[in-house]
Amino acid sequence: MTNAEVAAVFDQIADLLEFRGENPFRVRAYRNAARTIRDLPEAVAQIAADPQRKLSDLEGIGKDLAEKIDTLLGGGSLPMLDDLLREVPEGVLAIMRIPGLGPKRVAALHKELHINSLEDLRAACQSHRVRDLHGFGAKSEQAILDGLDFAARAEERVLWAEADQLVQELLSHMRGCPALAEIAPAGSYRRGKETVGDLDLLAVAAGAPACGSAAVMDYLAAYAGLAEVTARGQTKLSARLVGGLGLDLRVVPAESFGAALQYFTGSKAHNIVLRGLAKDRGLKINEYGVFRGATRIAGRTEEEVYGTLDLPCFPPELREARREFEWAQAGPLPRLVELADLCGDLHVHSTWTDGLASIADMAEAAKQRGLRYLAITDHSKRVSMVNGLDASRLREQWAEIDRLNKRLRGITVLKGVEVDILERGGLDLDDDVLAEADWVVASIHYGQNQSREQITRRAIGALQNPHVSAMAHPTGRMLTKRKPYEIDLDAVMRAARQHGKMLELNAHPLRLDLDDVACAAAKSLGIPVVISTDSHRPEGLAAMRYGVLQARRGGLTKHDVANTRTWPQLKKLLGR
DNA sequence: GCCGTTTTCGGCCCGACTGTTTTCAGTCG
Repeated sequence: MTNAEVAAVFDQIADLLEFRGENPFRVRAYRNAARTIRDLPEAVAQIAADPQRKLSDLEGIGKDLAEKIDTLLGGGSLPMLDDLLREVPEGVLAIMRIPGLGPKRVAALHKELHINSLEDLRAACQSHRVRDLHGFGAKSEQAILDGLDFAARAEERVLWAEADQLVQELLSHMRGCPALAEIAPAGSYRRGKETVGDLDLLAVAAGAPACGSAAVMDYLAAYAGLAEVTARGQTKLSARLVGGLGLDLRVVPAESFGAALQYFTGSKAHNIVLRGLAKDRGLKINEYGVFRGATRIAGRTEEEVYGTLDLPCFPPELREARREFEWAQAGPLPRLVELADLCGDLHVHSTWTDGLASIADMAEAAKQRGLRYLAITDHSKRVSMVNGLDASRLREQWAEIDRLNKRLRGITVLKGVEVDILERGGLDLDDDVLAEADWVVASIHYGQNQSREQITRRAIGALQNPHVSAMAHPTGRMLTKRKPYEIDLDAVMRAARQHGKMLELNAHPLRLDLDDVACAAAKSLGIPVVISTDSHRPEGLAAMRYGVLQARRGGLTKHDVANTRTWPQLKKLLGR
């Protein structure tokens, strides 16, 4: 059983317990455990199998949950989960995902009106049976119907790159507001999560607080990209953008801006830890500041807020309550990799296969971006749809690269290839031609539906080849579109370490695999990560920033990312 | 359900907004 599967069981238990109205802290314990296991840099099964180690040493895992993990790993079922599933009708969990319906109200709907599914709920609202329930009314009924429609149509998150576009447009609109003194995005967008579920904006109004904040909200409400305002109070406005994405705006006093930014950036888990630490010191942190008794002692900036607890101002990408507090305690935080640290791009395509620009144009664009080397890695022949290269065409391409390098200044084009890992195992090109390449990435495009064993064996086989430099997009996922293929990434990483190979973090906004957790795992194993754009046109090179953001979330420093080195240094790292 | 040199019991982050309430519960982030 994989970490994700164990975590999913605990999350499901948390949902079910919540519906039953159990102690909320017990519910949280299951959610924390799910998060811990999902974020683990190695397989939980490996820890369980190691007699030297104990599952209960993991954060948030005690005796009870350790036993449950053992049961799950042993292939057993959890009697507790079976009981819960028997007791809680299938379908009520879906109801709890409708905005405004939590465990209490869903339980009331279930108990009083025998509502067990989204269909039941719609019918009950339409026949006005819901409004007669205690605690419900006509407005609740309508809100539920709206929520049902919305749940059917949306629910999905948007890519960080798309969110970035929306945020930039919103900020540019808001900067025209005369009543605005300051504005900043917060939430998962600011933390750089690969997908974003809603947008959070934080503002300070100029002038008198009360009328200022009303003016700021009015200005946002007039934004053309806004579909509807769903809630509005003195300091907070909630809305939905035309595309369906939710948006929250909070207006705070200037002296609270840092505290509010810290608070609304989250993550929730990070904030819970932070407030716990504050409490230990007799302090209270809320979105208005840090308080000792009734006295505010910090709040203008985030540095100030963290400073009251002798903590560094964590980069937002690290605020997930994983290792950051531990790191801060041990000394200075790692200096995370930055876009400017990157010296080269090691996965791009050209018109030789499915790229849209010549090698020369790609090289020029890379140079403009300040890169010093660029590996052309067109597809191998198995990818026939895009006219993938056989050995002879590949050598022709490399001859062109040799000629090009003679006249290029300031950038070196590397002779590379993206060789396919074949369905039956083995690589799509022979060793003799691979041996002539500067840089070889191996990747899986076909046979993605194979079993975990098959795919993992193929990947490990590729990493055993002496000419392969790195494995590209190691999970094959397409965010919001396609699940990763079944691959034992732990086994792949162990193989990469054993054979001295690198792993790619594909910077394309749809891919971004390795994900942050996998990046952290690679780091802990000492496997160099290569951030590459996989771009098919000059503008695609701009995707590097998305990859850097993901790497930062994984805690990677310049040292952990191979292509922050010069090409000669990188070659040395490869043992060539 | 977890956790702990102030604790093995009694804590576990904190406030805004809504709707249905006559003072607050539920939900959300």
